[in-house]
Amino acid sequence: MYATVVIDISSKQLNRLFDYKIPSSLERKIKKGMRVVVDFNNRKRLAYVVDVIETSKYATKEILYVLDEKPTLTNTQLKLVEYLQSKSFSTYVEAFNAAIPEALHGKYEYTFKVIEYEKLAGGLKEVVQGNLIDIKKVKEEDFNIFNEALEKGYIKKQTKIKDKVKISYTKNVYIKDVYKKLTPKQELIIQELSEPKTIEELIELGHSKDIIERLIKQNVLGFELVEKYKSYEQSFHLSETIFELTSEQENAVKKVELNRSGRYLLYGPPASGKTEIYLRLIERVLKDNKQVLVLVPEISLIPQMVSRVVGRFSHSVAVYHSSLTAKMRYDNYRKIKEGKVKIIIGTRSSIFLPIADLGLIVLDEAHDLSFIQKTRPYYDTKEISFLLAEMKKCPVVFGTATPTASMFYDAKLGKLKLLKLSTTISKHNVNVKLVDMKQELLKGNLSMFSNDLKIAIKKTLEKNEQIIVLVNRRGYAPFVLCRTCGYVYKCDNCKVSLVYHKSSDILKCHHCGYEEKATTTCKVCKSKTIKPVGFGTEQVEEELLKEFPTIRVLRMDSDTTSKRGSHDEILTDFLNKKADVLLGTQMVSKGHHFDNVSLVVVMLIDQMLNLSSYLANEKTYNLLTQHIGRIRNKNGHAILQAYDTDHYVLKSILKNDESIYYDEELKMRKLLKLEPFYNVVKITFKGKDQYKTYSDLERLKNNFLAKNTQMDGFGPSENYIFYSNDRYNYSVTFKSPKSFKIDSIMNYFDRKYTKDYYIDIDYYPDEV
DNA sequence: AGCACGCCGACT
DNA sequence: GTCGGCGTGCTC
Repeated sequence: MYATVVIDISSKQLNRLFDYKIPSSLERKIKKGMRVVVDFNNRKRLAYVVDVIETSKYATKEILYVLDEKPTLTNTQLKLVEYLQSKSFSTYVEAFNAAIPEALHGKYEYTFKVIEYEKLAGGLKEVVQGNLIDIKKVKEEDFNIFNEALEKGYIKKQTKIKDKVKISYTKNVYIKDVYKKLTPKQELIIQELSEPKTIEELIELGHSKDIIERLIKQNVLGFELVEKYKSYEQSFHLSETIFELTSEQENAVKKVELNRSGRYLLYGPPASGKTEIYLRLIERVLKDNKQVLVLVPEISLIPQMVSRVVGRFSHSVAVYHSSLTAKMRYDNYRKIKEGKVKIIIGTRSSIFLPIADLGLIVLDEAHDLSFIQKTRPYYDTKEISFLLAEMKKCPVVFGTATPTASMFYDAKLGKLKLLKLSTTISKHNVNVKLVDMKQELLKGNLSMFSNDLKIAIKKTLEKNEQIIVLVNRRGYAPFVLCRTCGYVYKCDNCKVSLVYHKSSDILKCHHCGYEEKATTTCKVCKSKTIKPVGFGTEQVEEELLKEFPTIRVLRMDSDTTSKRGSHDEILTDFLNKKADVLLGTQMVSKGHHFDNVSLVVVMLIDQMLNLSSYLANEKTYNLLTQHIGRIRNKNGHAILQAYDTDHYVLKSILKNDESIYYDEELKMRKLLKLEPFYNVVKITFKGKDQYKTYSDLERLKNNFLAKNTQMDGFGPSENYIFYSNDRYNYSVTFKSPKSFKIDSIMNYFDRKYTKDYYIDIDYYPDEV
C-alpha cells in the first residue's frame, strides 16, 4: 500500500503530490486526511495523506510515523482544499492551512544529539546537556566547529514535529474492580460512575482529586486518556420573543427544501424579519438532529447573532473566527467535529469546518465583500458554500437587504431561488430627504451642513433623541494640497494621496500605514499655502462641536477602534445614551439596533460614488440602504447630502424603488463587460526587474489573447501598490464571457513564469 | 523551502 | 591550486 501525500512546504515547485510506501505496521492505520511524518530530501517533514493507493511507481521511501488517531481532514474538506488549490493559484499547503485550525499546523522543533562526545572541540563540550547540545548556548566563535561536527557526524540534527497547541489530556475514569471495602467518600465516587466520567467532571460534582487518583493507583478505577477541552459557551439567557410569521415569511420558510441542495436568496429590507426566518429554518434542522452553519461577514456581528440563536434555542452554540486564541479555536473545532454542537456561528473561514451532519448553511449580509478572501488562498465564501451544500445535500440561504448586482441577476435567471420579503415588520416608512449641496452653495451656505440638516439636528437634540452620521472617510481631510504650486502630498510606496490627521498632526497613508509629520510649508515650493481638501470624520466632529457647542459626539472609525474591545465600548456608550451623535465610517451602519435614533445622516455621498472601483455604486447603494435601515424609531427620518443628486443610486433610494438601481447597474455592467455577464480576472506579476516584469507580462497577455479570441485583455498597468518588498507590481486584466473556463489562464501562467515572479490572481478585482 | 552540485573569480 | 560566491535543479 502506498500513500499519496502533500509535503508541508508551501512553494510553487513543491505544489505537487508525492508517494510514500506505507509500512506494513501502519497499513491498517493510515487513512486519507491524516497527518504523517516522512523523510523528504533527508529532512523530516509533516505531510498530508490525500490518497491511499495499491501501487506506485514513484515511491522510494516509507512513511515514518502517523500523527493522528483519526483523520485531521474529512473527505469533504479534502475536496474543498483540492478546489481551492486548483482555482486560486495557492499551494496545497496554503489551502490546507485555511481549512485546519492553526493548532494542527505542524510545529518543527530541532534538537542536536551528541553522537561522539569525545570528538567535540572548542567550547562545544560545555554546552552539552544530557545527550543534547543546547543550540542557544553555542557561542559565535564555535559556529564553525559546530557545523564541522555536524558534517562529520559527531552531532546529529533531529527534527521533532509537534502540534502547535499543546493538547492536554485528562483521565476518563471507569470502575475496574471493587475488590475491597471502600470508605464512604470512595463509595460516593463509585456510585457516580455508572458511566465513565473525567476527573474534571468528578471534581465538579464535589469529589476530591486525591481520592480519585488513589483509587486509580489501587486499581479500583481504571482510566483512558482523553483530550481535554474547555467549552467557551456564551451564556445568554434572553428568552427571545417568537414573532408570528407574516404569510410572506411563512412562504419563504416553506419554500426552502431542507433535504435538497437548493440555493436561495432571502431578499428583504432591514427589519423585515430575515433573522426570524433563519431561526425557523434552524428549528427544523435541529428537529432532524442535524447541524447548522451560520456565517456573518464580520466578527463584530457574531455576538448578536449568537444571542438571538441562543435566546431561541437551548442548544449550545460554537463560535469560530480569527480572533479566538489558537487554543480556543481548536477546542471549538473539536467540539464541532465530534458533533457535540449543533449550531455553529462564524466568519468566512468557518466554511471549511468539518461539520458531519450539516443540514443548512446561512450567509447573513451575503452581499458583504468580507465574504471574499483577498489573500492566499483566495476564495469567495459564497462559491465554497455552494460546493459544500452540494456535497452535504443541504440548502444555502443568502440573506440580504441589498443583493449584489450578480446575486440579483442570478435570482432573475433562477440560479438563486428568490424568497422576497417586502413588508417591514415595523410598518412605518422612513422619510428620506436628499439635500442638493449645489443649492446650499448658491444660497451662500458654505458650511458642510445644509440648513435642513442643522434644523433636523437641533430638533432631534431637543427631543433628546439620537443621531447617526456616516462619513466615508476617516481622518481630517483626504488630501493636502499646496495652493501655490499644486503639489499634493502622496505616499512614496503606494502613490496614493496622504490623509491629514489633525489630532496627531500627521499625514497618513491609509494603504500601507506610512506616516509623516505634517508641515506648514510646502515640501516643494516652500510657500505657506498648504490646505487640507475635502473632509473626513475628524473634521465633521470638529464642525459639529463648533455648530452645536453642547453636543456630545462619539467618533467611531478605525482610528478610535484600534484598541481591542473599544468598538463594543463605543456602541454600548451610545446605546446607554452617553452621546447624542454616533459619527463614523461605514462601521456605524452595522451592528446593534438603537431604538432612540430618529435621525440618520450621510455626508458627502459623492465621495463614495466616485471611488475608483466599479463596485463604487454597489457599495454606495448597499451602504445607504443599510444606513437608512438603522432607523427603528417611528418618526425617524434620514438626510442625505450630495452634489450629484441625479445619480441613479440616489434616485432609487429616494423613490424606494430598487428596480431603478438594479436595472441601471446591470445595464452598465453589461456595457462595460463586468460581472455578472463576464468573468474578470486580474493577474499580477511582482518582479525584481521593472522593465522585464512589464514586458514579460505584456508578451504573455498578447500570446494569450491570440489563442483565446473571445477574451479581452487590458494592461499591463502599474498596481495601486506599485513597489513593495523590492519588487515591481504590474497587472493585466482579462475579461471573458461567463461560459469560458477561466482556469486555463492560470495553468498557462503557472508553468512558465513562477520562477521569476510572484504571481497573484484576483477573481474579484475592485478596480477594473 | 532548503540542500547539493557546479561553474567562475580572488586569495592563502 | 582551493575557497566560496550564488545560479540551477531536485526532492516520492
